[in-house]
Amino acid sequence: MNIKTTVEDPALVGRRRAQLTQAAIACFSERGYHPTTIRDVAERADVSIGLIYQYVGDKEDLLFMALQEVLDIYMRQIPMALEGVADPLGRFCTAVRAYCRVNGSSVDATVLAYRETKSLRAERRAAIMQKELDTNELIAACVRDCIAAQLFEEIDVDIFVYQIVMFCHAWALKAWHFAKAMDVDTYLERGLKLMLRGVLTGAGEKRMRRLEAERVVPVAPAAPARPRRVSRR
Amino acid sequence: MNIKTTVEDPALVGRRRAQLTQAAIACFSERGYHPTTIRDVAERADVSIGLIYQYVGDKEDLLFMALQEVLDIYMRQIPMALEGVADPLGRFCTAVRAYCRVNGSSVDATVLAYRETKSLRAERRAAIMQKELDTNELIAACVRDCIAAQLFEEIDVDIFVYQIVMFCHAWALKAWHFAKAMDVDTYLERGLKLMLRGVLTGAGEKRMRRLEAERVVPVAPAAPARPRRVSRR
Amino acid sequence: MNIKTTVEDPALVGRRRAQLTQAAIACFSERGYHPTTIRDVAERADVSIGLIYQYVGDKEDLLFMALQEVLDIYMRQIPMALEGVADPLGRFCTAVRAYCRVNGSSVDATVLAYRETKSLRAERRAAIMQKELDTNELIAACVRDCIAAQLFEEIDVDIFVYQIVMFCHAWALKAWHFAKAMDVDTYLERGLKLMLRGVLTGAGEKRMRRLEAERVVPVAPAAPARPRRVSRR
Amino acid sequence: MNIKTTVEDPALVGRRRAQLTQAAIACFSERGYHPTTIRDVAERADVSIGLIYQYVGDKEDLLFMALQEVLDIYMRQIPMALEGVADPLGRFCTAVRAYCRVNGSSVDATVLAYRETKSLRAERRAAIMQKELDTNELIAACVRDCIAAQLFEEIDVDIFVYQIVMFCHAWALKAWHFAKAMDVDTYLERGLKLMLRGVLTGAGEKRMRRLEAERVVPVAPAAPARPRRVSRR
DNA sequence: TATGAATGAGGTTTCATTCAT
DNA sequence: AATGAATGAAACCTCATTCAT
Repeated sequence: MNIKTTVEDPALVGRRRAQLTQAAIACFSERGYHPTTIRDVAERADVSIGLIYQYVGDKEDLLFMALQEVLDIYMRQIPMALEGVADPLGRFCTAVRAYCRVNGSSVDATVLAYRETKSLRAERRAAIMQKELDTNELIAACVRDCIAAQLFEEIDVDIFVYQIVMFCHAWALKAWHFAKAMDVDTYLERGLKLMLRGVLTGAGEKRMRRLEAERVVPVAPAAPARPRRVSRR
Repeated sequence: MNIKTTVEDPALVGRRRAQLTQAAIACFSERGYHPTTIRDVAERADVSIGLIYQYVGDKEDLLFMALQEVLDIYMRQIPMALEGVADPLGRFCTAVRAYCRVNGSSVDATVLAYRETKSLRAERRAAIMQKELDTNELIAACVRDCIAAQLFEEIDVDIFVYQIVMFCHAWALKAWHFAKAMDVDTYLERGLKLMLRGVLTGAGEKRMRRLEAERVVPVAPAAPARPRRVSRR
Repeated sequence: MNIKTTVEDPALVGRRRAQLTQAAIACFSERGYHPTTIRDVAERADVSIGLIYQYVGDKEDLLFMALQEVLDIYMRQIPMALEGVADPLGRFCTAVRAYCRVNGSSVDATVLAYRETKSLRAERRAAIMQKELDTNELIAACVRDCIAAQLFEEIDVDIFVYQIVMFCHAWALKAWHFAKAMDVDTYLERGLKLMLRGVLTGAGEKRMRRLEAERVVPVAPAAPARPRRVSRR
Repeated sequence: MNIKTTVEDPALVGRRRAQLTQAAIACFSERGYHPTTIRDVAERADVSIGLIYQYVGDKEDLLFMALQEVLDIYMRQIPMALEGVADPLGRFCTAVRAYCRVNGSSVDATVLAYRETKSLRAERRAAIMQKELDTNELIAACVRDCIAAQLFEEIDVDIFVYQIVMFCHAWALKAWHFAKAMDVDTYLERGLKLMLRGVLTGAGEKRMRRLEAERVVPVAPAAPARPRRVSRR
């Protein structure tokens, strides 16, 4: 499952792999895994074809690296966004917002994960799926905290979390539909409102209103803070 | 955009294309569009390679036909399920159930649509997307009826409909996760409950309870009505 | 171990394979197995590259077919030459002459067998070796008959046969040395004389002289009769 | 025809080349010249890839060095074995035994020479062939001495010498056949007996019997004297 | 209308060789 | 003198498409 390399310096391997991964994400997102040629990736990464095979065993390794990176972004962004947020409901909303914005800033990458995970051999596909579950767990924890704090009703956590995740992914998957009518943040707030309505307790609603009020100011500075990145070449 | 054929008898063209479409859906679902060869499809359809090119211009035509058929199933099944159902809330639930069950019985086909729509050239991709919107409209109409009947709050219809659609697709897209914990119907009822909670008015809730009570018996005969089909070889 | 084909008509398969085999023998003899490209073989056989892969699984199959054909020539020529020859000593000499002349007329093919048998995977290499042993057996039988008829001493048949075989192969393997000093027939008669001297009994020598006398005339017509074949393009 | 180097110290060049030659013989014997990569040789010699190109112009140089070394072994071993042997017939037998044992102890190397001499460009191939002729001359001299001493009949020296050489090579080339039935020494003595029978005069036979008698004891110490070397990694 | 043999462009991968360090 | 990362030409093989039968 580990990727073959003929290069000995681990730091160099890390650097080159990151470079190749970015190129792979860009190419595969653009045209899909199969239509993309190794030459495409080499050109995008501005290296020779031969170099690729010194850091990677075969083309599928590039896909695996690309998908891992795409999923890893969530695992990096969500905890980062949660730092310093204490209130359970606040944490929940923050996590969902972070999740959705990662999607918003890397639509292609999310679509890539949906399109090409199946192009991996079983063992690796399982690793990617596990990563998705790990990410979900970040949100699930927030949900459970809200339930424990009696801000949420006693709902089915697993289904609710996937409902949220699918809602976030939908922004990317149906960008062709939504992006012409609104921006991510509008989409996010409308959806959040809809989904929360079904789960908030009375106490939850009250807490929500207070959080909304507090958010009035920080909303502006918060926006630029969000880290537009990911599927950039 | 129309598909090329060298055969003159339209009935024959229809029959052969249906045959090829079924084979294409099966093959593409199994291995993906690009890895599938024309030979694979020919063997699955039990015809010669040459024959395919008498009913189809190129490989992409097969994909287009396959995806059209997958989306058409919804357009056939939902209206069929709605026949004879009058109550707005009943119609809504019926539509959602039909939608979700189509997914349940053709997981591979749904996944195929997600994976390979992008493999079509722009013009055809747009046609597929339009079909998806047309299908959504079937559900949106029910939602609007419920709002008009004051059974639903004044919610954002577009987002709510997509939330439902994504919920249904999630069963197929995340089958690797859900299918080991429950069956479609359990998934459906739990999700429906969760989503309805956020939108039902007081009147809506009352109506819902009545419908639930009535459904106790019909649940059994309802089952055989659902049309297991699609991604069969 | 059997060779893959996608073509259904067995007669066609036979014809095409024969054609490819001839081309392969010519190419591999000329430049060796590895330096020869599939394109070389395709051009020599005057077919497309793709066609080759409809009759053959991979490049090694071509080598296998080529080596089999080279060895098969002995199995065809020796029995043909022996037809109608009754005297044991006469049969022995005839067999050796046939063997040596096959070598003489397909020097490249013999060298090919020495160079490239090891390029086959174990299983197939074993099949080629077995074919060599089968051919040796044709000569060994003659030797045993001579011993039984008390024309040969009670010698070590296995070593003697291989001595003869190596002597014949030597004409091909050391053509760069011998061919500038004599022709096959001279080489053959001198070597035969030398080798026979060590094994003939008194009776054997007498019989030999008689056969020599009889051969005086037929020697000329015999020569044109030899069947130049094999490594022709 | 001389091999390129960028290194100035001739002693170092000699040492490194010997090291590379041993590695090359080992690798090429094992897998053949073309399938062996420079990396294989570098690893076997425990040096870097770059170093090889400081002592060698290209891959073919390695093959040339390897083949030269293989042939040189004969030129070293035969004279060494002949030292102190005076009797012409004794010298002949000693030379043949030395030749055959070199084969026996480096089967792979002999096979290598047969397989890959043709992979050299013409000029170098000629040099290798000349080396073979030089070696043959060592045996030819013994044969001529035997004839002069009237121990051998007036035979065709050239053909007889090649018959012996081929017999010795056969042990290596047909090791798959002989090695399972006997050891080199058995093979050697049986073959020698067969070949001598055809060439010994009456005086030669008598002399042979005397030598045989004398050899009874020395046979044991003779064995450890033979120089197992060559195709070792 | 149906077949399937034939084509050849193009993709992935290997590896001899170079050259900056 | 020694290293090994980088290069890119070239090889094998696949497969969409054509076309004679």
